[in-house]
Amino acid sequence: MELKHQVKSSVKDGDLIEKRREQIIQGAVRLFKQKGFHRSTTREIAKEAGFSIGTLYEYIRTKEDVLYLVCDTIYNEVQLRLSGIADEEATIGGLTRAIDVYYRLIDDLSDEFVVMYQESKSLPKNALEYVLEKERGMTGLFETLLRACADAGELRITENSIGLAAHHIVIQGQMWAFRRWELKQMYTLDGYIEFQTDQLLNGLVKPASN
Amino acid sequence: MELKHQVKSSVKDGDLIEKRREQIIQGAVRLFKQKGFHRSTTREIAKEAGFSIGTLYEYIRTKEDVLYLVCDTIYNEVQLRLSGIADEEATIGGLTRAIDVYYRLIDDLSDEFVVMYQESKSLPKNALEYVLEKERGMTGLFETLLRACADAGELRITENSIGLAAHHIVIQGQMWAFRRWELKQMYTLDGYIEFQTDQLLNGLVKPASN
Amino acid sequence: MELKHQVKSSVKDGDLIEKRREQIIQGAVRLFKQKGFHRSTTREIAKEAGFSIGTLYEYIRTKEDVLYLVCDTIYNEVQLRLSGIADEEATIGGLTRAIDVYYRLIDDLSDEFVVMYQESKSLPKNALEYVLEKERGMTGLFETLLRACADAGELRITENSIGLAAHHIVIQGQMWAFRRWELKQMYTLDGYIEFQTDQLLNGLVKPASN
Amino acid sequence: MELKHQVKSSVKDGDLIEKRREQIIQGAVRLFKQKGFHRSTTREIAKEAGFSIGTLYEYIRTKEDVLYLVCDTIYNEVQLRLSGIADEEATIGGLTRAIDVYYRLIDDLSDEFVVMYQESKSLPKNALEYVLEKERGMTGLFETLLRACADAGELRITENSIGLAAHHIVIQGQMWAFRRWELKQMYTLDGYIEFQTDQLLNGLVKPASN
DNA sequence: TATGAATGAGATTTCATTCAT
DNA sequence: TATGAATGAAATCTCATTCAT
Repeated sequence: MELKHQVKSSVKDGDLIEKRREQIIQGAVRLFKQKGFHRSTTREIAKEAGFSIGTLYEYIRTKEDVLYLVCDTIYNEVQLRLSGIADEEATIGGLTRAIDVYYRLIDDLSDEFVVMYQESKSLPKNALEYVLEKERGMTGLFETLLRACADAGELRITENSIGLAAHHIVIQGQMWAFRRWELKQMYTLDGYIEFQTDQLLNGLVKPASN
Repeated sequence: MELKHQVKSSVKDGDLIEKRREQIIQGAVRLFKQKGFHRSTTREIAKEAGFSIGTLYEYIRTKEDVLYLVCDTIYNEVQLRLSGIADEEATIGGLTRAIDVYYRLIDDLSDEFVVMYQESKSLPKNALEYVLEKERGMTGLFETLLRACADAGELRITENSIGLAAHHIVIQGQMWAFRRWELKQMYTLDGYIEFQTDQLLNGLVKPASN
Repeated sequence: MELKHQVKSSVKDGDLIEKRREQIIQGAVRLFKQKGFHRSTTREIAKEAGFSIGTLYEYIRTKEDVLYLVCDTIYNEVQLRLSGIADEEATIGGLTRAIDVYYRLIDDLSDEFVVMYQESKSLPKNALEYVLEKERGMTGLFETLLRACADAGELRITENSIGLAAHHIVIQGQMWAFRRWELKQMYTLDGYIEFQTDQLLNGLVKPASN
Repeated sequence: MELKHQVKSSVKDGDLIEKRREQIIQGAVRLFKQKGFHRSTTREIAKEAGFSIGTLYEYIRTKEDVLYLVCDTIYNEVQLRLSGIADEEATIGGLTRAIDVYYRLIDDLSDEFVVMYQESKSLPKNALEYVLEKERGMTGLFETLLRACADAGELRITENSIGLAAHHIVIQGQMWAFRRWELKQMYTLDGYIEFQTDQLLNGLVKPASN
């Protein structure tokens, strides 16, 4: 199910695979950030990872596998960190906490996110599908939470707007990843989270307070 | 000043240059949308434009020039269409009309915008700088208008928030370009414009209506 | 139907393709004779053909295509030269002439034959099938002629033996190609042809003369 | 003198060397039959032999050594089985028995023979020389026997034809190895041996019976 | 002895760019 | 101006061989 398991390695030692792939991913992200996927050569990836081109190819089959691994890492981390969100209580407070967790996650992995969004078009169809699926999943998490809040009477929001609001949250997260440097001149992460949360709740809660 | 004039051509006839470059740009956008800049070869670009590889190189110097031209087209159009915005009156109505013009522009050129945003990283430094500069200019247009509205007492918005609000407008435009297909399941362009405008004014005008 | 037409070229000028492929084939045969297909690099093939590696790849898609071309050349020549055989009269004289044509053909193209037989295993399945098919066709030509002679009462040979006799002719041709250098110490081409023809007819005609 | 002794091993235990090399040869022949020498990797050879790549290299120095070993096996077996031929009596009966032994040997080791003949070109010069030498030796065995028969008045054959006749025997053996599958549709091994023997004696003995 | 991870030279192939026609 | 064949630097990927464990 995970992309990682579709990337075949000719090395047998599972722990070593884990370790080397970690090196590959870190090196690749560093490189891709700087030059993008296409401008980075496999030799550079290997060097950045700290070993030879031959060794690189013991742990991947093709250059695209490196993108798989990068994407996979991100989603594993996302999965891990957001797993708590689904269990949040259906209150304004729960929603606020969920948004907070999500934006901090983006901030921590912003390099990886940028790389993934910029390069995912280079993935072969099935892998691209997987990435989009994962992203729909992320949006879905927030939709579920918003709907729960609506059902609990915490938010007045039409079913129609739920999708858009969830989208909005996700997009504003991307915005932070992509435009961090500009935004940081205006806002701290905390400030940005607060602003976005207010913005969202203003739009959604206000009508409820009528 | 325009990028176009930095792209040297060995052909003398200005009208012909204009015509051929139009063909190049249209072909390239069609191609880049589908396969991205790096996956598209100059041969394919030439074919898509309707002439030979030799002819292509009569009108550009390097493959990157094609990206320049694409970006340049967008900004020429943006310039043209948004030129009226700067002269809009400093009222809520003026701001609303400006946003409307901007979002419709994005909708018309969404393919070009997507290509530009996805591939601009592939531009060499100075060209990237130019693109970013242009974009800052776009944001600047809205900042100016917002500030004028604030000065005119139409909006209660702190100087600090002006930048972010302008950013917000621009980003939501990008969102429409990038996620058109999903968003169109929920909103018409008109609906989206209305929603985003409300969203923005809710955040900004409301305090003013206190 | 011909393999040649399955080898795609990005060059449009048909005559040029013909000319360049002729160069490729000649260079390749020279090289393969000496080092075999696998030991020869595409760079060497290009150099031997008299142009750059890039140009080589304008006329073929893959290294295997070179083998296709070599095999195709041989069979075109075989086709051309043996086309007369099918029309030979069903007499001992006709059979003798056919064998003569065939063995002289082998002698002329012996380098190419050796290369083809040694390397055909390296062809992908469908191309290998094509080569085998062509070879069965060659055997078939002699079978047809032998059967015609038998029907005409010129030879006393059972249907069962026809296949083997045809095989025998073909194999002895291969023997001349593969072991020319040793055999030439004992026989001239003329002598060899005479010997093999006698050998065959001794086995087949003798009973008829009973 | 044997090739085997030129293949250096870093393992000391002679029996183990013997055993491992047996595994290597069997695995290699199986593999080479299917994919040829060049298409087979040392990793695959090791796997097919039943141990690791590291272990493989304890028993050989280079990949070509594997071919040496295969060729060597064949010639050891040939040596063993044909040792009796040299002592055969100089009669038609003795010659017939020798041919019988030889063709059955080919049938038993036909995979190995095919591999050897197909791949021997890949051997380095000195090893190729060795293989050719061995083969000349095989032809020589039959030459000796044929000459003895001629001297004993059993065959009327010119000195000149002896070489060719011996060649003929050897080649027809190769033919059985290479074209077994087609030939088996027409002949059993016994039938083929009988046919070839008759063919040969028809050509050689008949004149004597004039 | 046995293992298999690491290595890097070298192979195939692509493609932006040039230039003669 | 338009064409497209030619070029070769550079990219991806393979695999025989080594060596530490």
